[in-house]
Parts: sequence; C-alpha cells; structure tokens
Amino acid sequence: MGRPPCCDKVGIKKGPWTPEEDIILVSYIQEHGPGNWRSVPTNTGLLRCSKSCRLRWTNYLRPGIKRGNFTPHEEGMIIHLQALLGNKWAAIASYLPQRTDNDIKNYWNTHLKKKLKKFQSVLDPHVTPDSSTTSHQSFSDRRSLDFTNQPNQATASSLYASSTENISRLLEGWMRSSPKRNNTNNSSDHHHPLLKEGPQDEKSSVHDQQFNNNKNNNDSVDNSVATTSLHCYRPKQELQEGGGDLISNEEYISILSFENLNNVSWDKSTTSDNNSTTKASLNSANDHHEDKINVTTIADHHKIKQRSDLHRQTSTPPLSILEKWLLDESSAGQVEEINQMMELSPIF
DNA sequence: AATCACGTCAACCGCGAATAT
DNA sequence: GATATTCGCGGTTGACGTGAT
Repeated sequence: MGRPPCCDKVGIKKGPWTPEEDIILVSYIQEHGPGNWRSVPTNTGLLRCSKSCRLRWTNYLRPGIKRGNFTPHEEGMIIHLQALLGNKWAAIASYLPQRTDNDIKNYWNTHLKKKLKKFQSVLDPHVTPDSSTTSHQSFSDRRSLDFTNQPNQATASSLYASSTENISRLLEGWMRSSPKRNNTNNSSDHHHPLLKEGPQDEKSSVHDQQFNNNKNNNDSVDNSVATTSLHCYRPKQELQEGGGDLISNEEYISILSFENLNNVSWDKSTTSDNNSTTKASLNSANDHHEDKINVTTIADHHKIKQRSDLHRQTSTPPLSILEKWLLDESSAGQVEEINQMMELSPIF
C-alpha cells in the first residue's frame, strides 16, 4: 500500500509561483508563522500543495536569504563541507544561513562540480574526470577558476530580481515591522507589509538584521533577492595574471594541504570539547573507518543543528574553531590561514 | 533570422524521519 | 507499540535564457 500523496492532486497548481501567490503566502506566514503547512493552502486559498508552499517559503520568501553570486568564501565552505559531509545540503546550508540547501545544491551541481572536474584534469591528467572523490579541492582551485562564468550568473540574477522585486520590497517592510522574524508566535504583529509601501532605498534591511554576526562588508550588501549590484572580485585579476588554468607552486602546495585536510576527520581539529571523539580520531589518523564514524558524528551534529535552526538564528551557539573559520567571511587570506592552521597542527 | 545545444535554476517527486494520535 | 500524518531532505526534471552555428 503506497503512501497517500501529500495533497490532492486535483486542482493543484504547479509550476512557477506568481507574485500574487507569493504575497498571499508571505502575508499568511507573517500572521501565523511558518509551520503547519498542511493548513496553509486551505487557509490561504492557494491552489498549491503544502509542500510547495513550504518550499517556496524556505527557498525564496523567507527573510534573510541571500541570492546571487556566491562569494569565494562561500564556495570554499561548500567545497569543504561537501567533502566532509557529502551531499548533505541541509547540513551544509546550516553553515551558510543565508543560502538555502536548494541553492547550494544547484550551485554545486552546476558550477562547483565542473570546476572540480576541470581542476582535477589540470592537476592530474591521469585522474578520470568523474572519479568519485570530490575532496581533492582547494581554495586555490577556486581562485584559479573563479568567476569564469560570471556573466551567466549576472544574467540569472537580474532575471530573478525582475520577477521577485515586489516580494523583496514586501519582505523589507515586514522585517522593519517585525524584528522577530520566523517566530511562530509573532502573530501579534499584524502589520501587513502588503499594505505598506517599502521604500527602495532601504534594500539592505532584510538579511542584515539577522546575520550581522557573520557577514563581512566585502560581501554583497545588496538585498536578499538579487539586485543589479554585481561583484567583481580580485580573483579575476589573479586569473588573468596567473595565466588561466595554470596553477602556481603556492597554489599547488595549498592543494596538497587541502588533500590532507580532507583525508582526516575535521573533528580532530575541532572537537576540543569532545574528548572521546578527539582521542579516537587522533589514535587513528589513517583509519578510514574511524573517519567515517567521526563524519557521522558531525553529520548527526548537523541534524541536531538543523532541528534547532529556527531557534538558532537569534542565539548563536558556541562555535568550534572550524565553525568559526567557516563563518568568518572576513578571512580574506583564507588559503594562507588554512595552510598555517595545518602547519601548526601535528595532525596534519 | 532561425535553429540547435547547452547551462541554469525553480520546482516537483519520492522517500525516510519525526511527530501525533 | 502501532498506525497515521506531517515535515524535511536529496535527487531529478523541465522551462527558460543564452550563445553558437
């Protein structure tokens, strides 16, 4: 006996959401808070299934989402977390609060995978492009291959912006009126952003309010939805100066370092508060089984982390060294930093 | 100018886990 | 404890845009 569908297929609308639908959904969630998705379609009159509503909210309408180009730091985080956790996009997204798992997944599949392949072929022509491991990656890779397809991203961003601009403004108004976003008890705040005009000159208000802790100022200061502001990073220059795909000695060293990093559990360097795990890790630096256990531990941690995500956004938990680094986007000299970290650590 | 191929990404689907009854 | 319901995740699809021919 199969599981019944989440919603009646008859009369359910599919496909892209219209601004009107977005407004209805946002309006409802503002009043009732996210959750109880089952009741959303019936209460709002939206001809969408509950899953679709939830997805639309979590991936696009939820305040605090940053869209548009991924920064080099974000790329690095994704690459390393993917190497560590595998395709646990939700877990990875928990380290990038402004990015959705769907966004990260898409970015990985469309951009980073290719970069890795390209890089691997440059690094070692004998390695088959689709060799299973994706851990042989480094910031150097990012730096050398960065932004080779910026124009496409820019195009996509502006397209998105054009379709959701209204929602963006709508959300801005909401954020101003209800600082405790995503609070399921915020129903007392009945201020309707829909009925309020959101001045365009306050576009930075959406996610800045929530994630001030881990944002650097070099990052996009534009809205959670894409804006016309696009970035031009220095790596582009480096790319040109460095002669395209060729990598320098320094970068090569960095690559090797990251290989080491990925061959051992990150727990070894991060779980100072977990003696047993750390000990086990230290005692078996080359033991893959042990590594798996450690990775599992981290994955479990992520699961727990996800569950408390809603509450986490207002109270930052203690961060491990790794997490601190991951979330510290001001680490402009990340490559050097990581190399130093690994040099200092006997584990590496 | 028309057509084709490719890239991107929003959205859907199916499954498993979590929670409620 | 068993069953039903809901939620969340990851894989995949398909529409759309862009560039090449």
